[in-house]
Amino acid sequence: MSVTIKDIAKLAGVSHTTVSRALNDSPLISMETKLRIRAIAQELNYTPNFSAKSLVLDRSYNLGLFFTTLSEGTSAGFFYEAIRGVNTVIRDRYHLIVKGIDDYRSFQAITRKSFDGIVVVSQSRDDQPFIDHAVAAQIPVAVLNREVEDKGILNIMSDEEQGAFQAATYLIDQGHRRIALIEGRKGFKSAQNRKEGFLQAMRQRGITVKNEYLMPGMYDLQSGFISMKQLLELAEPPTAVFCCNDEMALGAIKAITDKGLQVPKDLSVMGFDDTVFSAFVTPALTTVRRPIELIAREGAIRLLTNIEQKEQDHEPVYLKTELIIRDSVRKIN
Amino acid sequence: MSVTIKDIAKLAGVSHTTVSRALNDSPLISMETKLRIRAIAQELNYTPNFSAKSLVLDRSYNLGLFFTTLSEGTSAGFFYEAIRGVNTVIRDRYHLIVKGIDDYRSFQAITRKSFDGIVVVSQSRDDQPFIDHAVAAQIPVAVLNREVEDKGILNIMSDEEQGAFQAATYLIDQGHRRIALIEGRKGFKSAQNRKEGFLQAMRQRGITVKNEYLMPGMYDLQSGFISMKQLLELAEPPTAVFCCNDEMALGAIKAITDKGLQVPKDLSVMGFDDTVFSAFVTPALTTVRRPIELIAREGAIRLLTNIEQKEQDHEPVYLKTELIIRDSVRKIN
DNA sequence: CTGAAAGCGCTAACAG
DNA sequence: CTGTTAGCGCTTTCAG
Repeated sequence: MSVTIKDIAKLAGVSHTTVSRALNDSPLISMETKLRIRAIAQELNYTPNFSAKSLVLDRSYNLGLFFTTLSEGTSAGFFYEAIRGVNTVIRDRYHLIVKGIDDYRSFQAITRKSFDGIVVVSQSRDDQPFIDHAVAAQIPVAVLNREVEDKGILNIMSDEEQGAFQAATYLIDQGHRRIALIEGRKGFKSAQNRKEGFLQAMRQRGITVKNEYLMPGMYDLQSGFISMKQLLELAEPPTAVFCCNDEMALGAIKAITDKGLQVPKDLSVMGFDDTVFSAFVTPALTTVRRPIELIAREGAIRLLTNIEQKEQDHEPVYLKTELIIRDSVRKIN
Repeated sequence: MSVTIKDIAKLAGVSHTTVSRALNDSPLISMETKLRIRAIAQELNYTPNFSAKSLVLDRSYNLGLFFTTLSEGTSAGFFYEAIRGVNTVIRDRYHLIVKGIDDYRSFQAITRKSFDGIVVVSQSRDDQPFIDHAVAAQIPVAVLNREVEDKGILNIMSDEEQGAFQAATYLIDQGHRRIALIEGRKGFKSAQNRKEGFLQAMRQRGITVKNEYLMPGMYDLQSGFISMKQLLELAEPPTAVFCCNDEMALGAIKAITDKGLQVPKDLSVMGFDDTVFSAFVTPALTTVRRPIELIAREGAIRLLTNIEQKEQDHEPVYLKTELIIRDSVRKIN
């Protein structure tokens, strides 16, 4: 089988304890023997058995990255950036385990023994039972992207309400008054926040939003397309539409051009997220950037210090969104 | 601490050995005691300690999913589909560990002890040392997406050459003769295959491709944009462009419209991959679908039977690509 | 059908 | 500074 510390011990003429200590750089061992033992380990191509370490140290070297779901409602870009963000900080220090919360029928297997820490990229308040379970199981948790009531757990997100407020204000500043909203997926907190920011901007500027301008959406292309189509059939269609994410904005643009109209000449469209392709579609999308990768990185960093130093500093962190002005909105008189 | 089989044993008045057997459904135990023990386990909310199991069973319950890189050159959609594909088959039977090969400076830690199996989504022949290492370490491996010489290891991919051939043939059938190519990222086998399929179609139809029609690319939007810009400055620009992936095709379309021209009226564009947004951009992209999710699923299934039943059936599998006709190519006389 | 004992590879008192 | 011993939680002979 593979080589163990006992093999090394035999060759070095010491006890396996000494080998263990030498390899873990214990101050109890003389430099001389340390070097000798390490040389032998190197030679034999020794790799520690992590199962054994885990068993005795009570650490798994696993870091969980959980999404609400891997099946639907999670955009590919979002997913990608989150994984990248976390991965750049853990590199090969931990195993990054990616899962959908809905992969589990029972959370029994989610224990402190199998996860040293968990990052939850939360898109829905349906995730709460999972988060509660993790906390109850004493696993250090960082919740990203969605605000969570429970004070005392790491919580990093972007200020989405402010982002939507920023977007809506921009549309108003461009002279628009008949502004429609295509909402995010029902039950997602982000959908609610964005809608709130939008409405707040309208209220602040004294603009009343007709009920028929408030359209449902699912965060996917399809739903943006369908809702836009309906808006176009209104007796008095809007002059601008704020879509709660970029994918729906693309769907909306498609619906508009299908009808023989042009963006932004006949109708202005805004998105939210600034996904990778948003800059390259035609017209390039005016949108709001949510710093997912940054959020993920920040969350991972804090979680690790938490795990490794047992710290407990837990103020919610809001990272700022940024207005990205491109070509899909035009100024009207 | 958490509950162990010994706790259960005590409560049930049996030895921990019996508990272990009962929980693992050993035929040596009477139905009666099995039921009794399981009830108690349930009651105590027992979860096995996987580190301990791993140590004695010599299995880690980890399945590695390795990409060439998580940093660049991997499109978000590709990534997403691959993870989904694998995840749907493993669910909670294994831990899915997602990593970039370039996260590792040394492959020392990649051992049979820490991975029961590895899926490599390979995009470059630079992955070969990693694959060789895994094979040498006796880890069951499935290589997806790229053909691999080593017979005897699982290998699933799409037939990209055929896909590109299909695409090019389609362009020719639509009457195009001045056809340009924007290539994929250098060093990626897929880039080579797609180019080959393209050239073969040209050869078969007796069309010579000017050197100035062969443009470099990096599989990202930027490079599609730049290369297209250059093509437009040619004395005799092409009437159609085949881009080696959809992202570059979007970049190309952007370059064309920036110049005041229209797709497909003035110039036809084809992509490759059929990423999620391809259907919704304007014009909707004519492209070739590569069944990544299917490939990933198929790879995972075969890998698992391999792990669990020690089978050894290893013919390379090619899954068919599909021509997706939309609106970005027009017929010319 | 059940139990006693050994051991997987490693770390951590405790004793020198 | 080094070694002896025990034990993490589990499975697996081997004996009843």
